[in-house]
Amino acid sequence: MRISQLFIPTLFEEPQEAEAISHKLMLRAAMIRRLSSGVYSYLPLGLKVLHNMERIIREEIDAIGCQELLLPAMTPASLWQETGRWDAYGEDMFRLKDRKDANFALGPTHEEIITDLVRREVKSYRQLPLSFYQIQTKFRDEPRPRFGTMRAREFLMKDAYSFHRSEDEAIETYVKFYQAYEKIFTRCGFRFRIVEADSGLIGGSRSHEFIALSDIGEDTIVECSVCKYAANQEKAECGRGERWTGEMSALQLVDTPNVKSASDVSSFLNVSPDRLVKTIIYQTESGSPVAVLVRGDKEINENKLCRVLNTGQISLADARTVEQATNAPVGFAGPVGLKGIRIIADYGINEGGNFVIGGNKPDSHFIGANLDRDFEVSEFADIRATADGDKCPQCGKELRVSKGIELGHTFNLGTKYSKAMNATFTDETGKERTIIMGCYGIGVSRLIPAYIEQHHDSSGIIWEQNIAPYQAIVLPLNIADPVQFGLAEDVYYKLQNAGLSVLLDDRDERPGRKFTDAELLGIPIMIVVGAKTKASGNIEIGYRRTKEKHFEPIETLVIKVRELLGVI
RNA sequence: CGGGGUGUAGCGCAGUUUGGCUAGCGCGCCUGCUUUGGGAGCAGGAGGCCGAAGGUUCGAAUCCUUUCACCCCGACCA
Repeated sequence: MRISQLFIPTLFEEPQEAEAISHKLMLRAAMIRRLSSGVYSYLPLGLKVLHNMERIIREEIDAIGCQELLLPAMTPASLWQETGRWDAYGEDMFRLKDRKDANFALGPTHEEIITDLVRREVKSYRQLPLSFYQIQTKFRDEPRPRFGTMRAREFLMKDAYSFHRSEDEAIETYVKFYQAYEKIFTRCGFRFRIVEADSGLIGGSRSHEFIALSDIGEDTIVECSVCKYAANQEKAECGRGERWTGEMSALQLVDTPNVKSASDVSSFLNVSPDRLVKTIIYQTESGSPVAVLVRGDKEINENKLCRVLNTGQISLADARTVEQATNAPVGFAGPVGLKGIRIIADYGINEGGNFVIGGNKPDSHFIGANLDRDFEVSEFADIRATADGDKCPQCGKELRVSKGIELGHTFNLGTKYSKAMNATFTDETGKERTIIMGCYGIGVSRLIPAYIEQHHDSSGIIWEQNIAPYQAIVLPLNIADPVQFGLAEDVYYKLQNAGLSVLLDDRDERPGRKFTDAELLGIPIMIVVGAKTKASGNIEIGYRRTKEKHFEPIETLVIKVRELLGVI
């Protein structure tokens, strides 16, 4: 393609609307433009990359026998009401009414829609298993759209759903998707990790997230430095340590006027935060408050706490509940003498002693508090947010925490939707049974910014050859020189005939601009045809990733380019 | 939802505190000539309801009120 025929309005200056590097580069490289917050148009170059990623996804998902279809984006409320999500989704759901005042939603996801389709068509075990996918625009009114197409309100998602007769069969398919996802993200060039994910109350035996490592990521993952354990922090367990056996000092009540937070107490009493115990009162769904103990240097993981409490929702207790439960204002709760309330302690409490702890009295804390001697707990549980240095639950070695971007999520749904929507089949014995489901998502439009976060330098984007908008770009530095331009065209046609996607920068621009644009766009191979080329007879081949240059006679040019691209 | 910030030419910004005559700068854009290995030079030119509405004033980008949009941080750990 000749650049003069293409719409590639690159930006020289930093766009003011963007903060994240990927967002800036996508705007500067003329891949996207914003229409509204979290709503973007794709320009030709951005769409090329999107299509390339879709192509890889289709190839791998087709290969495991999953069939593509396209479901509607506009969906009637009645389906959502069947599963209760019409209410549960809340403000994240874009809603609209038709002329007859009937309610619709712009689909934020499609479990209900696909389940409805399948329950109408599938009656017999002979029709199962089945799996379907689509690449569809989803709509979610995110509370805070972020970083361009990273977290948008209108975005492209590949979602797949599978339908099974048995749990074993569901797991077989789950493994296929898991492996297909590994292939997809590897082919796209991601540095990623696969982590165990929280399956929440939805149940099901397993759930994994595919996370691209990146500091701007909104997900936190925990990995073992030695073994293969890896999990989302929401789910990550902590290994346990030994019971503390140090010498106990005397329990003493000290004045701590208006000193409430862990960090304030720590600096006021001059003790390190790990010597503190925070006592936090939670309100559960059932209404009875619970006291939760965690060391001052740790945070509570509410997802894990919910699982221990076997509830879907907890919230911090309000000031009045705290006072009723502890006889002290917020900030001074402690387990010493605490009665009539369930006390759940993190295992970390068992591994320390001589704690500083709330006094259950205004403006006071205990020091030298020890388990069993001074206070008791109802039970121990793993409820803290796993942090750097915590022990691996599998091998006991050190865990490390890092940030990442969720690229994909696989989920064993069980019968959550099929049961609510009465999607059943008749088995071999004539008995009616509920279909078992799985679902598997990839945030297609998020893949691009996630990739760029991992693959860029100070000049711009660095594309992997199989997702690059074009594989090579030919730069005739002076189009007014017919010999030079003719040579550039020769090279251009040669590469095209070899089956490569090639750009020819035939614009009447200065060489400097052509270089900067080519590097900004991130085209893997940059072929320069200028005065030097004419003089030496060799063609200059630049490799974007390393910026190294090769000089090659035109006869062997194609071979060299293929070699550099790794497509020999 | 809470907090902070920003809206002035296609893009990036100054001007707003202390109201003043025709609203500036750089890049980009258009025309012509020269130039061509890292965003060229000269000459000429186009482009703005200063986010929107209302108000104060002889006079508003600037002051007041309302409103909209966008960006960032946070969303309760006692």
